[in-house]
Amino acid sequence: MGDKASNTRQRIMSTAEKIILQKGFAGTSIDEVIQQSHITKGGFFYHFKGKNDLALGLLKRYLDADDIFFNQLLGRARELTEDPLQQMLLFLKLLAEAMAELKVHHPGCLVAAFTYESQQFDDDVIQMMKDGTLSWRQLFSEQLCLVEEKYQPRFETDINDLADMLSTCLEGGIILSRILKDPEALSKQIMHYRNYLRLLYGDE
Amino acid sequence: MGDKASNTRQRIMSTAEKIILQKGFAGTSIDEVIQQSHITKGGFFYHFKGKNDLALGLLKRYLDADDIFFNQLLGRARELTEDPLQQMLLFLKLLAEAMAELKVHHPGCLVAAFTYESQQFDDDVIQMMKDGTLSWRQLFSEQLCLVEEKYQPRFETDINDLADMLSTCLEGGIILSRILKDPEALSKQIMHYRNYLRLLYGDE
DNA sequence: AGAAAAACTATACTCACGGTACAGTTTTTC
DNA sequence: GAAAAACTGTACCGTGAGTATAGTTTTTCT
Repeated sequence: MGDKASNTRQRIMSTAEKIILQKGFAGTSIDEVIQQSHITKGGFFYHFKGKNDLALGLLKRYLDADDIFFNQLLGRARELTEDPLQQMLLFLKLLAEAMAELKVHHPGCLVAAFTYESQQFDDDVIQMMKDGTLSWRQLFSEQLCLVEEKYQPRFETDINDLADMLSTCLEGGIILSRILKDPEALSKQIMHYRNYLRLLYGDE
Repeated sequence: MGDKASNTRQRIMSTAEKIILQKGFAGTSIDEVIQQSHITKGGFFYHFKGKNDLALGLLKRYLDADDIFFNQLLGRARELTEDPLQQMLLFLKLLAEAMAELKVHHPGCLVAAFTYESQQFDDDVIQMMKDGTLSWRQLFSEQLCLVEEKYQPRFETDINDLADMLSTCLEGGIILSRILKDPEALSKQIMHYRNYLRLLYGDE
């Protein structure tokens, strides 16, 4: 695929994602997407087999970008300190700051959006949502394992559940942030998760 | 409105809610709702002015039921112990247990479902979502205030944000639970929130 | 420069859905 | 037993999603 095609494809996806996060997947018409993408219907179907294929493409792109984003922040945190707990706390701080910088509320998570419309999608989309969520768990879990090698938690906890709690706070925080129209709500929730880890592993 | 009319209205709403939580609001057709409700189109429009009116009715019913549910659990917790912190912890335990009893995953939250389709709705629906969320905050916040009268938190925290964190864990936990197809995920997240409160206010 | 492949445009068609209208029928209520 | 409430049945309309396909422009490669 050449540069032009790739650009067009990206443009379509960006437009679609924006609309879908506001109107839902079923509520988003292809007509609207192509109008705002300055492309014709034929052009759209040249790039995507149909709506489900678009969903698959969007999800893949979203998960890849998210993966890069999280890894960047975690990488930065690891550069700045040696201690695994401090790394995790710093990562969460960076994450909260990044979320706070969005002056409007967070645009929304595609995975969450699709969850409440799950019957609209083929199995491959559903599977990709699950895999994506598990890869977040994996990423956070690894860091928490390093923490537990050094620090004793005050409660016995399953590391996976604790890792999942960050995803939970993100998904829940985004929703809260949107409902209340409060851009800060999300980062505040992340900071609460951070506090929890501090209390759980800290020696204060 | 007589008994029969009320029954029919409830039946329509129950059917609609079930479908909407699986397919989204825009993805749910009135035709499908009326078929599964064993009613005709005329009958549907006798009860609801249109789709937005249905959304409004569903949301009101959902929020009312939720309010009763939370208040019942909190009431039970208050009967069983005097201490505000213990009451809150017990409430969360009861809540987690109630969520665990759903052997299939949680059916989903209408507020969250509508959040990712917010542009489909009139302002009155959006407002009701916000009011509902704020009433959850109010309920949890009140109890946390009682806790703070007696216990000193280890971190300075805004009570409202901490109250919101329960909503966050619920919304996020439901999503997680659905994606992973793990009915236990939600109650585990609630228990983590509970642990956070224990560490924050506890004297261990 | 020119052929082949890629990246589109233009158009037309079908069908489902939301919503309306309304006349007739059953059921409840008083 | 009359009036009001709670429907059924049917027919209709405009919109738009999704599909298909033939034709045209642009890029790529040699």
